[in-house]
Amino acid sequence: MCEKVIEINFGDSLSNLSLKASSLKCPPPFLLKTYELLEEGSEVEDEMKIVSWNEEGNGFVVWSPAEFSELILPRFFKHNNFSSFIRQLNTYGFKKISSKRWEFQHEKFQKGCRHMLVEISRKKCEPSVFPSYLKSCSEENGMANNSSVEENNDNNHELLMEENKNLKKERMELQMQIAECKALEMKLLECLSQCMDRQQNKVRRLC
Amino acid sequence: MCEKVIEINFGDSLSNLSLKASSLKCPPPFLLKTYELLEEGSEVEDEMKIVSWNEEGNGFVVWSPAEFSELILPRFFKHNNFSSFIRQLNTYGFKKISSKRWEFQHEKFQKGCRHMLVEISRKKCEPSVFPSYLKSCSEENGMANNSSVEENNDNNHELLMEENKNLKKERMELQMQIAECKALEMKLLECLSQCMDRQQNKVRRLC
DNA sequence: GGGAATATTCCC
DNA sequence: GGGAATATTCCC
Repeated sequence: MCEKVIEINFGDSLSNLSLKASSLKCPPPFLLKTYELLEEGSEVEDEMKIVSWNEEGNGFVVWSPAEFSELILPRFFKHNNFSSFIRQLNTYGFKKISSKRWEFQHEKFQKGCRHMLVEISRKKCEPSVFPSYLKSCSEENGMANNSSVEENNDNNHELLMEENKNLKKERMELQMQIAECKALEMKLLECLSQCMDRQQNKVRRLC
Repeated sequence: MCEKVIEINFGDSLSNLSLKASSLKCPPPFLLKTYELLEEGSEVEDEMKIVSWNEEGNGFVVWSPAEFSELILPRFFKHNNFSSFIRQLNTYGFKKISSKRWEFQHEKFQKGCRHMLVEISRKKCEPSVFPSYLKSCSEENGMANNSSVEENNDNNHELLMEENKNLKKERMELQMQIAECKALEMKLLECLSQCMDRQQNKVRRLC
């Protein structure tokens, strides 16, 4: 469906930067399929509508989740679960904007704007949340997670460099810890093995 | 389909150790489905066989990849691609054991041994402690030096953020590894302690 | 064969 | 709504 990404060297890093992740790439399959099922679904007469763009064209509505799941989803995706569809919407940053109906919105997902789809990307799972037993570790580095607002780039740049340096140091320390752990593991296994051997021998001798 | 894992405390860390990730769990869907399609496929007469256990029952053969992809795969999985099936086999550690036919084997995947499936698990991409770390460290240091030329601040900022994100992810993974190491250490210590207790008791009894 | 991105499922 | 495991795809 999509063509390969074409590499173009503009000999101009600014152009390259602004084109990054935009017009040369095709949108993720999920977004394209959702856009296409809306194009198709919006053509139906009102009474029969299962899914369509909303009035403003800046979002869409699933009018009948049951029919949507049974009839539409399997034609576009490899499943017929409404919840899996919702999970994907959330992954791509869509918001449910009504409590009364299944209406979703994303800034870059609008009627007639297929070209904007490439600007939408999956939310990546940031390692900010640690399991409880690691919490004390993560709290030491508490500053790190607050920086997501990023109002000031210059200032941020220095902070970032500092943080990266610290992270690398930390990485080295953690790697050392792991190496020590592994070494201890080996020793313990050796001990255990010896202990079991001795046990056998003593029993034999004493018998 | 599968019931929840039942936690059983054997009060004996040796048993616990040997039971690790085994009989209480249900097998991953992929393994169960593959096993089932083989049960079904092996009943067919020889001439018509598309897929079946091999003669020894310690592996299986896809006799006709084309028919297998078209007729069997979509009944058990959400696709009809032979290569996706192969990718899963590799993920679970199966080996292709013949260059003449599509024959695959896994130690714990045998005819009549459905109960052994739970012993098979997905290969996890665990970076082995020493060599890979040293390698990645040196590589990243190299990159850092190059980027210090700083031709483009914006670009650099993005690279830094990217690196920062990756470092945090790496940190979390390392912390997880350490947590696992510590847990194993505890188990081993417990084992050792029990083993030594038993040794003492037996000696005493025999004296 | 396997790394990595995306999709689907399961579960909190 | 989102974390995380498993499945599927894509690419080297």
